[in-house]
Amino acid sequence: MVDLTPAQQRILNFIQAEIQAGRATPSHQEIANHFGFRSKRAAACHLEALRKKGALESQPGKARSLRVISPLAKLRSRIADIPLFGSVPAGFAREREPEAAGCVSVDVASLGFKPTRNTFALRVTGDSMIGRHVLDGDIVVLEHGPEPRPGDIVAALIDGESTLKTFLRKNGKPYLKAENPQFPDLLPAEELMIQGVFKALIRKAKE
Amino acid sequence: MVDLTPAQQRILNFIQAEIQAGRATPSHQEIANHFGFRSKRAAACHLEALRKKGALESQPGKARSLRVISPLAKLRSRIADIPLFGSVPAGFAREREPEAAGCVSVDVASLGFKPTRNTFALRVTGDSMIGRHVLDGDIVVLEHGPEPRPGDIVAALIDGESTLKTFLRKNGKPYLKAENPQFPDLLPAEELMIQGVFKALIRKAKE
DNA sequence: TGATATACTACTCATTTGAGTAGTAATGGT
DNA sequence: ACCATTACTACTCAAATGAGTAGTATATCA
Repeated sequence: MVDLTPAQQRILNFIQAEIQAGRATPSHQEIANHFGFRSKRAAACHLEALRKKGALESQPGKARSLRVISPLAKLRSRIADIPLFGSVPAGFAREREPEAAGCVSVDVASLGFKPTRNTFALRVTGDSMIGRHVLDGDIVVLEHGPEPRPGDIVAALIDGESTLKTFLRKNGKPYLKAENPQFPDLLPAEELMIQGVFKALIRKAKE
Repeated sequence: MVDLTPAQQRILNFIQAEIQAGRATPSHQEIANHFGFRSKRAAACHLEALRKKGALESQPGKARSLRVISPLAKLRSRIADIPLFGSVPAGFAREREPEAAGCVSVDVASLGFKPTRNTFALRVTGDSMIGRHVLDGDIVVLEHGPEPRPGDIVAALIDGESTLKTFLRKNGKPYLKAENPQFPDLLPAEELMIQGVFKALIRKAKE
């Protein structure tokens, strides 16, 4: 692919920035205004060039149908928005989206599964799950609903607080193995509310 | 917020799907066509209702300027696209985007830093970094360029292959601590090419 | 029983918008 | 010297588009 001229690069950046900011794709007129062109033809010319160089795509005759073509964009998969809760209150499953404290957006391919309405995220506090390589500050993505299999990491509600535990079976009876010294090693799973099964994890490097 | 009627929900879903699929925001006419309405006014009416209920936003007079308002969308931060390499060839830094094998898209807030052109991702193979809680199959996000600090996890090029190592200093001299039995424990850092410093990690649960 | 919201059809209308014609000027390659 | 490309101005034009008027029908609620 041919290199873009500085002017073309600026216009491409502008379009990309507008889309990223959640605004509508700019029209010819808006591009002209932004760069101080007196004629919107100038913008159209640059768009033509960008299209010819393969950096842009648009459906002819359709307003604001510009699409930035980047080598990465071709590889990008669908992005899922997962609500991040500070602490999950007792009656979780009923409401759809109880006040989310944040939003975790990750593409479905990296996540490894397609999130549903029952997918949520929690920020891990404490190193109680370090034995399963889950660290303090990690964001864990959990799925509410499915029956956990033995060995799965689950989030359980204990004393009004979400805690990560390992789900196990002993003589067919489900147990939760706490890796936190504050709790006994094995807790009967029936008495506790399992909020979700571990599906994915995001970690940022400590500063 | 008032609940949406089934018809309104269908239209909202359609708009969201079109945007997610990378196509342009649908016009009134396109919505009408899709649902078989004879008049585009019907579509406009539904959009009005959705706007009134706070589920949509648009700039008046602007073509295709619809924006879906969801509680999560408000919390969503900018999404970064990071190239995922299968294996990083020797001359990395020179080209901008050498054939990426995939694309990792994560929001900047969850990532903990704003990626640059020097940010890339690798899929971890083997459990050699299990001591630092990095597992086989994890995706690590690295930043090329900055001088690593002692204790940082870095990706180094050894025998034409990227390997994760711990960066250390001994008497002021930089060393790489291999956690892989195939390599000696300490390797002089100067002789190896450090490709990037660990910044973030994404893990999917094993099936 | 009347008000209100929903869910449409069939129109009109002013703007927005992409696309195009014609022309100017500068730059760089051959 | 000639051509292609870039980078614009100043227009025109038709199609796309949002917004609106008028009207019909069917629910739901008080």
